[in-house]
Amino acid sequence: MIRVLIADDQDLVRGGLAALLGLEPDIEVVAEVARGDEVLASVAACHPDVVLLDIEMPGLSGLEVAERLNGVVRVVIVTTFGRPGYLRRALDAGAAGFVVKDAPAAELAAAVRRVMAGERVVDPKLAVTALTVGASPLTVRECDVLRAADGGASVADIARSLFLTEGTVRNYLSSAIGKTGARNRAEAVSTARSRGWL
Amino acid sequence: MIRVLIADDQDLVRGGLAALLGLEPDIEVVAEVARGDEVLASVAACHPDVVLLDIEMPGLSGLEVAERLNGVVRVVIVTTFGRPGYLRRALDAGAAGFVVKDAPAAELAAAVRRVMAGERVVDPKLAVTALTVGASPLTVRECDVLRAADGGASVADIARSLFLTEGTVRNYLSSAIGKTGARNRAEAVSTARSRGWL
DNA sequence: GTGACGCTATGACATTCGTCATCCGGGCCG
DNA sequence: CGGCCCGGATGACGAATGTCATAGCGTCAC
Repeated sequence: MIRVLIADDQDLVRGGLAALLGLEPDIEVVAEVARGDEVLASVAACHPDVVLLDIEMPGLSGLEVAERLNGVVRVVIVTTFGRPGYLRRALDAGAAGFVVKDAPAAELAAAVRRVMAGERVVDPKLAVTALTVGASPLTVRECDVLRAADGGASVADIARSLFLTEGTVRNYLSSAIGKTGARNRAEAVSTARSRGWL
Repeated sequence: MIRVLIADDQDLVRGGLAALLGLEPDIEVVAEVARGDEVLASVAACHPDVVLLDIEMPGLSGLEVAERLNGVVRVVIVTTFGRPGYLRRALDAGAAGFVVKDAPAAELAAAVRRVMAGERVVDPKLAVTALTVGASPLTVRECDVLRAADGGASVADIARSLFLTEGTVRNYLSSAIGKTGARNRAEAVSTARSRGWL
């Protein structure tokens, strides 16, 4: 019996995944949590063999949780977005598996079993794009500024929220725009996000 | 036995919902489709009593499908985003139910049963915000321009893609910015989107 | 210990954006 | 029939944005 913990902030999805895995004779869902910052306690309490983590959760992101869980249990990232940067960061964080939510439903149980057997499970197509796109060229601050720029904040807003000078913010934006190959701020945010660099 | 069809583009989620409903003794999932434009044919072939529709799907959006299905079968919109505008448009399109994906898993089966019994099922909290936020003040063209502006397109880009003059695009953007209470293009896109006006 | 690089900052400049006034033509409603 | 609003357009103006050169400071690697 493989003991599985599921972390996903959407109740319906989480329940669905649990129901799906519950159909498998050799898999048992021993816990469900809705927030990233609840995972560690639940792992300590329930001793699962495999942990399924969504990336976008309140509290802690699945990637951050994966880092903290590195070595403790096997982690499979289950995410909506097959972004190359996410895959890279997941592997860096010690995740054993990476499954996108538009993969065939049967693949999830298969991934759990293979991870349990000590294998690494990664969508091969995604692995290729992750390699071709490459690692993020953005510095920490450039990321910060791009994140702050999302939603249409002005330079002044960003400067205030990061305690920087407006000129400095403009510089970071300019260099981020250059590195992403974009032609303006919004495009830079959009492409950086789509590659999982934020 | 209530016959249900599920339309959602993410395999895992769709499979999960199917597994979840499959656990109910009085519900039978008779078909699953991944694209909006496959729903109508599948409905004709399988004669479901209730259709669950995700909004964001390739082909046709769940809202468009709901319109075309109005009067044929009972429709429940199942979506990630509890946006007021989505709810409004869903009801306008004749949907009988509106469930957000972070609702408790038990609620889905309950919603299916109540819709089957002829009731309307709507998250009451969401209904309130839908009323307070009000209908979209944006004209069709303003919506088009905002959609085209998403992702960081320049005025020139938008003008080309919509076959308009740059000046006209600027005017629409300006009025959309005014109506959304935003301070620039990106903010306008962001708030319009979050209210389900796009 | 000396580059290389990242973080912060300044100032100047050209370009793009957002706003406003104004215009025309076509529906639609009272 | 006469407003009134929407789609479309022009031109002008000020404000915000993006670019570039330059510079000081800290840290890390070689």
